[in-house]
Amino acid sequence: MADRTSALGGLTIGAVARQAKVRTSTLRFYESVGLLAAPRRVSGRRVYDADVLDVLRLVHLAKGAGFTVAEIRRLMHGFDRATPASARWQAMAARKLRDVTMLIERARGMQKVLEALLTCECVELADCARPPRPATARRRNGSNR
Amino acid sequence: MADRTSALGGLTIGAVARQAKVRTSTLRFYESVGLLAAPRRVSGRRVYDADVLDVLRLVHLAKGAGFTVAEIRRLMHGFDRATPASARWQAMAARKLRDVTMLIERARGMQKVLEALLTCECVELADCARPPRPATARRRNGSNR
DNA sequence: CTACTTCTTCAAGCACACTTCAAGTCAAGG
DNA sequence: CCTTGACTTGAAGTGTGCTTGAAGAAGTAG
Repeated sequence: MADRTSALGGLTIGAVARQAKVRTSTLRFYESVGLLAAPRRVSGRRVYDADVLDVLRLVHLAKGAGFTVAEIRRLMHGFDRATPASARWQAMAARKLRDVTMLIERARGMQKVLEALLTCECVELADCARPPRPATARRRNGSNR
Repeated sequence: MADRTSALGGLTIGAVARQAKVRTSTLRFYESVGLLAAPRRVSGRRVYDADVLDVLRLVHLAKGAGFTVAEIRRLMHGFDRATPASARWQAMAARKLRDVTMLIERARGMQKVLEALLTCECVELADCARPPRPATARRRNGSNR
């Protein structure tokens, strides 16, 4: 008996926050950056329709896929209205997929460096990093950035 | 005939920056946070010995392995001086390896979401995100944070 | 009515790794 | 002497995604 439609015909910000498992501050922040439309107000307070929860799920999905707030905003309403939603997502998803794949490659590079570190026997720290030893023997290094 | 030892018996900050491929501001920043020892000065200006380049390679290596500046500082001189360098690195490398592995797993989750997005046919954006459709048919979702 | 909770706004803060800026100093070349 | 270019400092700015705080208004329970 907590969050019933609250005799306002909608949900308070607190109710939405509980159901979507975010903080109220997050909801206000999303509104301020255009991820959420400004809901109607009843004596100053936000009153949401239940479908805001769908939007929040969408945002969560997009965040999980690695999109930034700016990108999510573009996904949601930065496009030609005639283009079907799936096409919008797919175009950006393809680009993001490349980014994520590169991220994974970089992380794999880190793993290699770390694994090398785990088996190295340098006594001086600097020994681990010195590559300009032409052809003596061991050498291990990753790169980044 | 650019960066010869500059008649100072050392390298200027500009020379070090060029050779290490970082900006001078980065070198000052590293010094300010304790990654680089303060070099001697000649009329106020920093004059570095060539071995600063080894230290910078080390920093680069550590950054490449995903260590933060604070961690690199600890790696370099936050430890018992008696402990051999390799042991210091290894202890922290083991922890960081776990972090990186988790990062990769999260990124894989993102890939899955993105691949699903690429093959989805939703017309309404919200359709992509709605899981509360009990047992109808398709369903795809990743999670994060 | 009182107390308590929830809500409001707006500014500032956090973490991270630097970069940029302003205002000046200093050495070398012409 | 003057110009040029590299250097000095500390403070503030950048980007990302929120959180926190202050100060006050409005709602709800008893």
